Amino acid sequence: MIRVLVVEDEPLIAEAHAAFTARIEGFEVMSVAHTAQQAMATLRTVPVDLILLDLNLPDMNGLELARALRSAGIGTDVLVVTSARDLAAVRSAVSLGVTHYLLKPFTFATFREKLLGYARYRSQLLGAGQAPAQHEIDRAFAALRGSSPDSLPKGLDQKTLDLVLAVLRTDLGPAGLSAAEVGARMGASRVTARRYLEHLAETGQVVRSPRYGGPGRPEVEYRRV
Amino acid sequence: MIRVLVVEDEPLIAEAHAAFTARIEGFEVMSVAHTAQQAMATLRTVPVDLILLDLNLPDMNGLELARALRSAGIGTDVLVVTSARDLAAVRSAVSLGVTHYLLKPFTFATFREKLLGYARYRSQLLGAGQAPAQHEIDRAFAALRGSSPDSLPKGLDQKTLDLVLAVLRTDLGPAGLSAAEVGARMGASRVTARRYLEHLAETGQVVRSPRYGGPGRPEVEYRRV
DNA sequence: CACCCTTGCGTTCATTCTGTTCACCGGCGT
DNA sequence: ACGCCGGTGAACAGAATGAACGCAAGGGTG
Repeated sequence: MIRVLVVEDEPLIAEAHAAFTARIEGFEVMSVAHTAQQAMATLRTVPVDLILLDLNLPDMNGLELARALRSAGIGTDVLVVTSARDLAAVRSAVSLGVTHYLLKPFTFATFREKLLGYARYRSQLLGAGQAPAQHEIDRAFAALRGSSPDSLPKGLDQKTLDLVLAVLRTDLGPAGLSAAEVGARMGASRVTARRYLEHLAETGQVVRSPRYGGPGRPEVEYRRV
Repeated sequence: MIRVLVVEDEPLIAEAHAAFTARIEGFEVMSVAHTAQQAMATLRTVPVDLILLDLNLPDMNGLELARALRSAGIGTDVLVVTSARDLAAVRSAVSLGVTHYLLKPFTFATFREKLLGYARYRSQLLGAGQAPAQHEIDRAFAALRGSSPDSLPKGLDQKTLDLVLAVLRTDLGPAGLSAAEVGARMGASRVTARRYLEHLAETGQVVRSPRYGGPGRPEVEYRRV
């Protein structure tokens, strides 16, 4: 059993994270803390293997808490859960040894993937014996950070999706692009481009709006948000 | 350019590490320190992105040095290079955010792989923009901890791998080759060619991209980088 | 306002390649 | 001799694409 401490100021969200964690086999929630102070106090009395850490705490930034833990020689593993899409925070987190960095909001599948990745890392390292060889260490590292199959719906391919996004990014003006235009620029058909654009629209990464003007049915144009 | 500080007490070995590093494109050695004290002093005056850290230092354990750096709020990335096959040390290192843990002695290929993995992580994160999305963070994490091609995975043969590489090298134009084409040119089946091409893709020696066109499912073409 | 004309949308379905499984084959150690 | 293990390819299920097609949604015209 991997013992988990949830650190999150918002009580409702904290409950949700705890419930999510409890649903995953091999994990148990030991306690929930709403402030950095509480978290520190809890860690002194309760054995914990993994901390689910929100960065936005009332009394201290989550990264400060992580740094304080390391200074105190506490090596408990940390998984950052935050809504801060901040590049500098990601880099700091990595340098402080967080196992993963998860952006809110997330689906249960994504959350589960990260926790299971950590569980794999743990079991591989424990199974490696006292004097692990290079390839065993490598495997453990790979398990920890290994690919997350952010399962796309059937019929969609990650590489093609990347291409569509690349085309949308290189688009300059405020005007969007129609499905036919995107298809032409990426070397695929309108049908294919449309499939991916509709997916992006449903997941909120792109907006659709009609483009009137000439004769005939209006075109639909897609624009990044 | 990624600026590197080599920390290693044995002068000969330190020189070797510095020379290895200098041979890798995109890296430059800023300085060499033989003690933890020297390393700390150097870091105060010289800008450094990555520290190659030996754990066995005369005045302090390498992990202590790492912890001291974190306490001081210094987020410089660290790659541990040591002969200590110690499970506890590996776990501590991970919790302190080291990017890799490399056992001595190692071949240049292994060393190079770890540094290139770090370079990939860095460029992906920098290329992601100021507000990275979850999948971009995931890719960066995966790049950081991804591959270890020193020992070939089971099911792969060095001779066959050489053949695949030879075929890819003789390919002239900017267009890549599909798995079926590579298989035909090397006198093997598509399945076998694909196995090796996928391995090369995972280790970053080859890139995959979809090739659209006629009706039917798109081909994936492989191209050397 | 009713009608037609134009043009792109949205969907279906044949097509082609992918990714995986599993039986085979040859070599090596017991 | 025998079994085992590492590497290969035939066969298969299904995944991703684009051609074709009927319909939807505007503008133009009387």
